[in-house]
Amino acid sequence: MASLSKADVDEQVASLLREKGHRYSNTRRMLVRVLLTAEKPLTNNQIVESHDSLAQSSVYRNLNVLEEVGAVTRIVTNNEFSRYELADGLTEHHHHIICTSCGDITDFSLPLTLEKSLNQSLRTAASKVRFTIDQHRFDGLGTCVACQ
Amino acid sequence: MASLSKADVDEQVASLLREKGHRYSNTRRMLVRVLLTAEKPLTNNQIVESHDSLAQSSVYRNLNVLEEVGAVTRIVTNNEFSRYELADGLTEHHHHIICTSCGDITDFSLPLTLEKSLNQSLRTAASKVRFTIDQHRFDGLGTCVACQ
DNA sequence: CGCAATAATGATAATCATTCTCATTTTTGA
DNA sequence: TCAAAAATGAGAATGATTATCATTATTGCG
Repeated sequence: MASLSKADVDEQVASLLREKGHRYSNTRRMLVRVLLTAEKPLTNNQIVESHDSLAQSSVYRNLNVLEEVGAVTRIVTNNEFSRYELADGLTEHHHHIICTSCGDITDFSLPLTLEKSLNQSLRTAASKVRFTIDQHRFDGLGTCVACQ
Repeated sequence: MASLSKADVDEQVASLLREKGHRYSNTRRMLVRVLLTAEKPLTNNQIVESHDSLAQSSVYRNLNVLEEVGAVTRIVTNNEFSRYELADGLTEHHHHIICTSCGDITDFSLPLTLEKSLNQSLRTAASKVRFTIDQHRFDGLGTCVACQ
């Protein structure tokens, strides 16, 4: 789901962090690399296990920091584990098909015209109830091959 | 968000429960009544506090049962509280605008044509990765008036 | 009717993903 | 080179949700 090079992503993330007084530490670089390489959103544990120099508490803490500055998006489905992916702007805008049984997630995209209509409808509805919209999500919920 | 009468909903829920060997107990009737009356998805605590004869553990347990039989949908946003609403089929299909700050949720609907296009795109994508789709969700994420 | 058998209840204990704490280490900028 | 500020990591704490289990309600059958 990468649309920018590793270098571009690094630069963007570094700038997002610096704007809020954070540093782009080695741990954070590692998280970004893992998420950039992954072809689907990962749980904290999946990330921790991908490198043996990552402490669980640091991964949680840093994913939160990265989420705060807008570099990472957290996906919550059921009440098991959260999953994390690089935020819109660092990857191509996309949507998810989620297995409600095992939590596995696959990415997909909508035609641009559909995406635009959706945005328009959403913004109209939001203004009526005086919400400010930051992002949207469109998820298909179902069962993956392994679980059915 | 009601599209059926209380009596119709009761009948549907009773049948959904019976199909799986569950009873439509007083507690469950009460939950359905509260959700049917509510104009937005409610947290467990909001439901518990709405009647003083509802035990917290029973509400959690029964919302799970109602979710299993397809009468109630659980909405998870951040990692605070889950919220619950009557499932599609018992209410009109709709979507949510969610405040990422306080968790408050407002309902809205999409034009039918858009809804159909969405479904079609989703199903096409799902079949490629061999997922079976049960439902979809389209949520706007942002900030409500109170929180901005 | 009684009367098992099965399900539901509710108070409380247990679970477990996530967050917090804090002493130590690293980085920054003057 | 040196404080000040930030990050780290191991372990403790938190808190929404789930599990336990003795008690109570409901069902269906003879």
